[in-house]
Amino acid sequence: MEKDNHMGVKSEEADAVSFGSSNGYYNINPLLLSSSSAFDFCQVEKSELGFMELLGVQDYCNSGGAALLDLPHFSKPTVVKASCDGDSGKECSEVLNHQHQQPATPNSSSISLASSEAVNDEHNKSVEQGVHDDDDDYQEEQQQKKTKKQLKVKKTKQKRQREARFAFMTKSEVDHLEDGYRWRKYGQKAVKNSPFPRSYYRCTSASCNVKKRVERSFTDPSVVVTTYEGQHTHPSPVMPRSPIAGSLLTPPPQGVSSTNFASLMPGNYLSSQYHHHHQQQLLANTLTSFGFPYKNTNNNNINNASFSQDNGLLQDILPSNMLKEY
DNA sequence: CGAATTTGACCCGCGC
DNA sequence: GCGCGGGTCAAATTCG
Repeated sequence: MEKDNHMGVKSEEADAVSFGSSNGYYNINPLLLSSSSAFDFCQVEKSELGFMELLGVQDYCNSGGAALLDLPHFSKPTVVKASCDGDSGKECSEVLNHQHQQPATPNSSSISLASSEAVNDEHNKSVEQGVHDDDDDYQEEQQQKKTKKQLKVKKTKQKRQREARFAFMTKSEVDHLEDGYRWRKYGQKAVKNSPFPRSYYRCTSASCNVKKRVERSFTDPSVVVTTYEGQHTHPSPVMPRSPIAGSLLTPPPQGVSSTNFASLMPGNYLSSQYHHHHQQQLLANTLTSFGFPYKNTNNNNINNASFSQDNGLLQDILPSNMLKEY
């Protein structure tokens, strides 16, 4: 199956990167939102960026919003949502500043939350008990398995506790969107009140503990919610299908398409070359409104000066050319 | 044949 | 304590 550039994605993942022009990539600026920090429909600000139109800002959860982007080239509007998990979601900027330093325990009501992260003590107990309990061979085996599992879980949770999340809503027919990284699916769960399952992915890179969850909105089945957790510790191993796509067809520096999240997702090392000053300003405003620290490449430190130092999640969301000089 | 996915089981926290 | 929902594991299976 080939690309269906004008009709959006078809079905397979292969098409995930074909949502757009002949080169397959349109990076959608998910951040062309009004500078409002409250994400209500009433605060929609329409804006056009030539290739797309911001349709609206969608309330997503307390700590985030979504931009509805209409891509004229596509049969479907594309929704991109940028949000962050935060303590309460009330003060996004505050949350993100925390996140920046030490990502707060996520608490995103819409995307689910990392609710079981600070449970290491309990895990330790369980592990110890599990090790010493049984005489039966089978049970021993099972306990050993459990022990191993719990140890892993413990490790996982120790790390997870510090990892921030970043979620996007994307209008796509494809669930698992190509983002430049390689992922291994490690689980799938049915979502309550939703006919669509949630899939769990982990970055395949050995030392990288980034995870992502992908689920389809039951209220709008065309919307895919992708939640990233953690940050990549390595460059993207998978370049866009078209090497030039990311650079030539990605208008906004903050852009990401429904099919190419690379420049938005945490740990992104891909870069796009497109840069417009006003867009940067928009981005800055938007990021700021989201509470994202943003450092302009034109030496405009719009927000957090530590942005360039720290590897906060949002830092990675921006293309590298937004973080460095070009 | 190795890598990736599927899927049932398991664990945990939380609410009742 | 129990049930539920979210998250993870890992054996089995499928895929390339």
